Amino acid sequence: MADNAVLEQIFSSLNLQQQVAAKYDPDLAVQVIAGPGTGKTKVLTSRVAYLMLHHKIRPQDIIVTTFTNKAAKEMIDRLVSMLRDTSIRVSDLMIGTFHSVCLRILSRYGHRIGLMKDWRIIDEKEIEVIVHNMVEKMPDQIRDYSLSLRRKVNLCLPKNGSDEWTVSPKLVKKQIERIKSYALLPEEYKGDNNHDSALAYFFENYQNELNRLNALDFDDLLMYTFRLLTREKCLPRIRHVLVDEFQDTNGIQMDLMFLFARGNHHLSRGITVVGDPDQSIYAFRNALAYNFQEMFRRCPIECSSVVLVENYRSSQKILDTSETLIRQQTEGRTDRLPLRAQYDCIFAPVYLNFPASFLEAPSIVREMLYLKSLPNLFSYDDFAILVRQRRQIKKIETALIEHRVPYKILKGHAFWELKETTSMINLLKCVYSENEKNAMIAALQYPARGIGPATAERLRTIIESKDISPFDTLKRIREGRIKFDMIGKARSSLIDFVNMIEACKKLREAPIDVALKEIFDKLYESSGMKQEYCYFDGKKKADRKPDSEPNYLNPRHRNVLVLRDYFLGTNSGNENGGVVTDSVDNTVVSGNNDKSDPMTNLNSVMEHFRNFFVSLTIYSNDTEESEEANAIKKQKYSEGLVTVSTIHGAKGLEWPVVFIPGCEEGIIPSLFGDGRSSNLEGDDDEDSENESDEEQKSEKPVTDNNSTKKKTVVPDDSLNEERRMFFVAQTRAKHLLYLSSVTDRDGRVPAVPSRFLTKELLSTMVDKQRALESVAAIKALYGNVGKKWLTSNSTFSLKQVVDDYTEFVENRRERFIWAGSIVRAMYQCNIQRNTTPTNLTSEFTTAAVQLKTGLNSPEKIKTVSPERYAPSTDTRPGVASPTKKHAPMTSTQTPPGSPNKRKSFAPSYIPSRNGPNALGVNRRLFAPSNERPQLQKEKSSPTPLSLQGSSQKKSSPTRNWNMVSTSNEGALPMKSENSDLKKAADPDPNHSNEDLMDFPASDDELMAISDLKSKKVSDSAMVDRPDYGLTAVAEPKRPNIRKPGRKLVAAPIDISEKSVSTNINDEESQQKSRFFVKDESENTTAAELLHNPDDMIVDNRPIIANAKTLADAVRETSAGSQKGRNKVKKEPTPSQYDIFSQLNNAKKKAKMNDGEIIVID
DNA sequence: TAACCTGTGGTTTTT
DNA sequence: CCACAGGTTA
Repeated sequence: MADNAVLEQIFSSLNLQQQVAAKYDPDLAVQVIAGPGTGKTKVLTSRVAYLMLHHKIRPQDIIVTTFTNKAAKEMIDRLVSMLRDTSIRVSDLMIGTFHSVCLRILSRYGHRIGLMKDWRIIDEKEIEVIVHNMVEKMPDQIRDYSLSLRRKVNLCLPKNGSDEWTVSPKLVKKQIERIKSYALLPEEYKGDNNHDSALAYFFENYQNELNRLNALDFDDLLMYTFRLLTREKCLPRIRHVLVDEFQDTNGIQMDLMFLFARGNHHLSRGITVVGDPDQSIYAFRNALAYNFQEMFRRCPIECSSVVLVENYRSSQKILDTSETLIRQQTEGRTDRLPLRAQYDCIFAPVYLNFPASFLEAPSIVREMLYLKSLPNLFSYDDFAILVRQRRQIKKIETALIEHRVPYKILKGHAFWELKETTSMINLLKCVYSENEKNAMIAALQYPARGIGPATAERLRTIIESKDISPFDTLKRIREGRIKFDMIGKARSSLIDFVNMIEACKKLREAPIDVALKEIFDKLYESSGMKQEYCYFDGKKKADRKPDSEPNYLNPRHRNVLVLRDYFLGTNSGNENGGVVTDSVDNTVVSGNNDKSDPMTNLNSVMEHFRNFFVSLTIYSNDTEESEEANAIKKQKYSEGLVTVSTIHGAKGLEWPVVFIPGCEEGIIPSLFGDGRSSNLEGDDDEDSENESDEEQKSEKPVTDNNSTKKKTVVPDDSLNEERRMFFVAQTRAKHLLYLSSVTDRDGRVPAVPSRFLTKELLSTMVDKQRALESVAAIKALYGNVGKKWLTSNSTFSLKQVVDDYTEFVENRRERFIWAGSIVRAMYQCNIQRNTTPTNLTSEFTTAAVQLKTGLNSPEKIKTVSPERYAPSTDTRPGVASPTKKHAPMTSTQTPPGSPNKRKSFAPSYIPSRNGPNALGVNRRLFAPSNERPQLQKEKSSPTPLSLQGSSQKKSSPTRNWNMVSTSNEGALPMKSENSDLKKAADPDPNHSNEDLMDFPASDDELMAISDLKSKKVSDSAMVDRPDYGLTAVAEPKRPNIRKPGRKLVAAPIDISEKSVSTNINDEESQQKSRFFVKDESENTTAAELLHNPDDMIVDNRPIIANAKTLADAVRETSAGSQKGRNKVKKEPTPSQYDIFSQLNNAKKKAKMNDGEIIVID
């Protein structure tokens, strides 16, 4: 029959292990241990298809949970295409995150556990407010308790700087979440004889507050479903439950899994879980990787496991590295068979160490450019830069912008967290309910109408003191029936606000489609937000004229419109919101709409509101707005977009080329326990608050004060989690992988490479990208990637790339070399060709087109716009000669026609100090990265230690592990005696890493450096202006730049990244002087500079590209005009001239983008 | 002048 | 989402 044929086809693309997994007995339980790239999703979907086609299980009797809604959607898509020739209705499957599945169940059966109709889901923001308030208002005895020794859980953190400890709302929230992840109710928690009274108090109050709001929080969805299902068999027909990303489930989720799977039976049955313990990176959210073991223990029926080891993603070399990494953990990890790649690749992962932090991001981008330049090989889509911490993104973003690389940031700001979105939603909540105290208070404060935090706080108190509903309280204040002091402006704002809400409440009775539109629009207008966004936003106060042309292009305005569409469409045009809506409003609204009956209208409008709020919280993370926007961008950026993402955000994704910067202590791993990472003199801790239960010395003191555990004791796993994160990051790469670290992080603190970069791990890597080393290597790379090098290309020479790249590396990656020349700015460069082209027509970069120049030849550019873009002499061809690489000091000379000679900028005294003699030739420097001894150039002995974990956990039947595995059941856990490995796992960075660090400066060097520093200070005192200009102008000679033996650490005297980087890029200082001249007359702001129409002429995007330079220029200017009499107070605050604020401004101004995806073209 | 409002630049990961 | 600076109001 047809179904069988379809099945045949599905299974034909599975390997043996995958088939075993997919066809496993549907009534039993099976774990699929699916390492990275092993086809996890494929197995899952195939199994679902198998259950339905072969075992004839109805789709509605299967539950599939995924980690994200996006994953759910993808799975649906795959199933639909898989089963398109069958009669199966994929839409009948119950598929979604645990949260959305629970939501559906609760909407239908919630009343059975006394859930009132019309509950809604509270959002994260609101929770924060509630907890915050709770903490503020707690009775003294609770505060005393939580500071006392009697406490069981630490809820306190030291107040900023001082040693005073206060209760931290964040920790309280976290602990509450923790309790909830074990499905405990307040009473139950209090019943636990090891409970913490303060926490119990908070927990109880918090739950009460939610009850009063008739709201559930995220965890409540699971909690209430849990309670429901333990009492009643609501899902009697369920026959199989599948859980994706099982390593990220927490306690209550596993409980739910068993409950779902109980169906009509006494015991659970029919369970498939898929996941990888090594990729568990959500412990901070109470996920329990040991749920794999726990499941064995608790499963009432036979439970087996299948291990997938065929990796279809990465090259063997990448797997070697990542496997070595993950095996560093010898305790508490169940070792699995090593993954097998489908192909080898001669290019091992590259590890680069940079001596100074400002080198890292640009170097990565340049490296990327070389790879990208290879014709017909990569698109920008093929690159990803994965970071551990968000803050790392800034630098990378800057470098990308400077190199004009289009990029997107994954999960930048969620659309739903934008202030325009949240405030509109707040307003809607006010219309929806009388009781939305928090929404009302928030809405009153933004947009600014004279009611600020102080008034809001007093309002809150008075609202809470009354027995009537919050909105009634406001009304009575409006009418003067409740006395409330406020200044006139505030009072009238409040009156307006109440009137507005009342008017909107009236509108609810109109026919639904009219009502929704009118309410939304009225709120948007009357609240003043429309005014704000269309007329004011982004303008200075002086420029604000209400009668001027409205700016409908304002991104915030546009976002509001997007929200409006979403709001209006929630209930009707479902499709993507459909999962929620059609189940939530089961039978309540749908069919009968007697348009004339206001009651019906009111009901349906209210229902719509509720569905809207519900869908918000559940779906807030997928990219609603970008759908259409994305498509446009895709078109616009035909070469793709580089992805920048956190490691968490990258889970489940893959790219041909992956960069992981920041492989340093404090970043990977980031240990959060207490601000300082255990860098230098080790011995961190000392805050040992938790005199109670700590089985063993744990690395991080605060984060894990667990005593609420009721099941297994959780060992401190944070370091291992960091390692797993590193593992996840590495395994995203298909062909090429780069790790990098920096050994001088922004000056003061010498950073240390990550403790995970052990000798052994480094031995799997190389220090230079071999793929770009020779023409033959490049061709091999083409082969690996599966693309063809077209020899017919006459404008591109591989040989040239090899030469350029070689020079680039020899120059310590500080400059981008193209066609034999230094490229000072990317708009001078077209990486699509590197030989003299025969015809000059198409294919320029946009910028080149703008410049109306035919070529990537700097010379041409110079003639086009000499004083603007090529002021320096050395942009001529032939500059490749190393002696000419450094702009002579004349680079600071002003361009012709600019009369400026501002003294404060005078460079003359600098060379004497900072120039060749001061810094240069004699100085011994840090060992450059490519000479670091610990890095073996060749992989010496590839024999991967066949180490097996020592991890028979008492309770976990490891014998089951691998049971069904169809291949080499050889490697079972056994003890390892390997000392190298032991060392590798040594958590003490000072120990295990001492041989990894770059050579520190010798004592005399340090002396010299500090000498210079103090000297610099006195120098600048003499010219009575702050010193940043000095180093900015200084061009430290870089002697011997091509001799590998003598490497120079970039300007160790200078701590500031900005100034150093201006040292590096001479063209920047030239530009600087240019702008400096230009705006001498005025004390100009960067924003104004950025708006200078002149700049717009040459290139339609200088705003972005030059933002950094401009910011520097402005800084110079106002620093300079701050002549003499240093009014220190008036000195520009560093923040004001911070590059990134300028960048942000620039982005806003240029309205390039906002929200989730930021694209620079 | 004191209180308060407003704006602006800093933060681990997220369903 | 906290802290600080600068403006506004009573």
